[in-house]
Amino acid sequence: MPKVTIETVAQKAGVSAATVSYALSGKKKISPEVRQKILKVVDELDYKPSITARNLASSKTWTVGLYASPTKNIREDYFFNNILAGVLDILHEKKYQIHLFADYFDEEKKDHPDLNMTQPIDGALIMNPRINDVYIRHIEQQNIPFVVIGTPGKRRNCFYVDADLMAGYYAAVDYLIKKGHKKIILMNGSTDFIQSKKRKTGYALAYRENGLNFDEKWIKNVRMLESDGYEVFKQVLEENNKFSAVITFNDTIAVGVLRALKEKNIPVPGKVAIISTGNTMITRIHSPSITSIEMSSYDMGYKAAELLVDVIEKRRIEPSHIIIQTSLVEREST
Amino acid sequence: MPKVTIETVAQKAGVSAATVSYALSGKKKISPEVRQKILKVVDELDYKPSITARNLASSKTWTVGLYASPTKNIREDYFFNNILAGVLDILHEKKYQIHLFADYFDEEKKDHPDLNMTQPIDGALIMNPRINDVYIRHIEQQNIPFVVIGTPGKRRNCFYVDADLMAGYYAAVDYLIKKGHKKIILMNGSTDFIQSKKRKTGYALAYRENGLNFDEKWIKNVRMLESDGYEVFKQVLEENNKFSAVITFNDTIAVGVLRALKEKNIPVPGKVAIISTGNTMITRIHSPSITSIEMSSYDMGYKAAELLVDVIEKRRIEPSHIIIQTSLVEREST
DNA sequence: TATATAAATTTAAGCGTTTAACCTAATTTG
DNA sequence: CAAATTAGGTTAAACGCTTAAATTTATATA
Repeated sequence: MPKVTIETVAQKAGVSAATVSYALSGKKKISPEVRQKILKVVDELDYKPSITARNLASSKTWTVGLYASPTKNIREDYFFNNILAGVLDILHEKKYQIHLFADYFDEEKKDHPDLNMTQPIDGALIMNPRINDVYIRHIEQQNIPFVVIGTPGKRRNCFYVDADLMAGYYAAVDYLIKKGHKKIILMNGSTDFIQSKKRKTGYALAYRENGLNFDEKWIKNVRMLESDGYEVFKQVLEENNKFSAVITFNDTIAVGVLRALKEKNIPVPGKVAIISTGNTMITRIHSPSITSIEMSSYDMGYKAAELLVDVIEKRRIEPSHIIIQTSLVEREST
Repeated sequence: MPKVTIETVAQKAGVSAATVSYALSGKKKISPEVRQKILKVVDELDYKPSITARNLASSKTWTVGLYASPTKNIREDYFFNNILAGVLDILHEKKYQIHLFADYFDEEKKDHPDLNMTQPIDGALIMNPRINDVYIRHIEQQNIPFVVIGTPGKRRNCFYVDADLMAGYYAAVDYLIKKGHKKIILMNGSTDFIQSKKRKTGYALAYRENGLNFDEKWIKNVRMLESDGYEVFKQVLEENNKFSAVITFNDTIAVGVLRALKEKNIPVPGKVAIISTGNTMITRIHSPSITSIEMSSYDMGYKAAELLVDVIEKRRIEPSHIIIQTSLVEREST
């Protein structure tokens, strides 16, 4: 059967294509009779406008690109789920679609992220833990509205939504120090994750403010999986240092650490206290349950997408940012 | 600055727009010199083709739509993550993009899912636990290649990838019965989830084959969250029936059930054994660890997307399906 | 050398909408 | 009642590519 286009509808309804377009979009007044007639024909022919043609003609896609890395690494982490849930909820409300770009990070050419921004999108949500200045400049060149979820390198003159990890880590470490812990292992993320720096800063600040020192050796950089946490922490245990607390940059790493501790029969929190980051279900059901830094990832996604829509629709022009507060949720592990 | 189109490039390179198009797509031979010249100009002008225009002209989008419900309900479940990870991996390999459609299910008009298939996509991946015949027919009318992830209602003459839940539940229940359990509570999903029927069938079959009967009252229909599992199971406990085992349709429900049991100081597996479905990390870290039905959701996503690409590219015409096997992973809870 | 063949490039017709500008007839307005 | 406004609709030019068919130029064939 032949394709039903706006022209088909127009002819059958005895009007011009423009009239059909206006009747459907409501951008111009069309008399009720004609409008009804058109709607009837649309229904009869089951006409569905070509969104591609519409996009081309109007240069508006009602689509937002989400650039993220929800690959295997993240299969064990609720972080992406929560961000995504927030993003979807607000975009649904604002009538926007979502195009997902999984950026398969190529270690080789980390300075040249090729964001496929020629895709039909009105704006982009950038969620890459490795965002740096080169990256941002690259995006800016595309001349498309964007909001960064996380920390946008050093130059902060762009839109972004970030969790106040520094404050979160300051609070967590301060809490541990006040409890008498002197040596706290920080299981941080990769060094090329921008967030890792902020976590470390909060950690260092808490030491300083409490008049104590820490050793760089106490800071480990690990990948995202439970097994990474386990392996690295086994090493830590073999170094046989006299630490009394651990803080991990996500919940699954904490699970790995706890597995290593259990293997050595080291009681938690008896001998070692532990705090994780994320406050996902895992922290509640683990035995012992895990004290965790809540960072409201759902809100981050929600706010970021909301901000992006504002930028797209030009309600916001000047670069601004939203900082999401963190909080410490105490459980059995401390 | 003015927009750089294919025409801009053509003029600066002293050739026609068609030549530029051919040089870039390689669909026709262009002499090396001309080609180099064009590539140089493309680079100088930083020309990025308009994908929208390309889509319209070629009526091919290299984009697949994923219709799913990754909303709040799923924030506690790794199922969607795993499916998505599988889908992304294979689509990346096959050079396809992904457009995500969160179908905010409207309880009112459940018979009229309005799949927004006018979006620029070459095919669709349908992942909705409530798929029925009306739904399928609706999709078929759109005349677009699609693959269902899950069970496509009664009429199975379409492409789909499904887990063999019936066999999985048969095996799990059989395993429990062989261990001496006579009364097993089935914490099943919503009655309007197609999968719920299959789970029940497997459950029923195991009873029958073992020459035993079960009571419909032992089957509960619950939502997806941990709290739903907890609430419903508290009711079950108050009914004070003498069951000795529970089987839950996902991992988080099992967590809720276990919380309710713990509150009443009922030992697991001492008094009550439990099997969950999903075999995600939760089942490993929970104490006691949970015996679970593995259903390879990553593979489901992967295979489904792979099949869809085959359908789109016409390597497959006749409706077919792929059944993913399940397996039982024993842990402490049984 | 004339002719058929092959190679490289151009022409031009789509693809299916939107929307500014224009037109016509009916309705207000002074 | 003539002039000005308005309401409702049409025309036609974009939007920026792709690609079949035509054309030109170079090469091989008899």
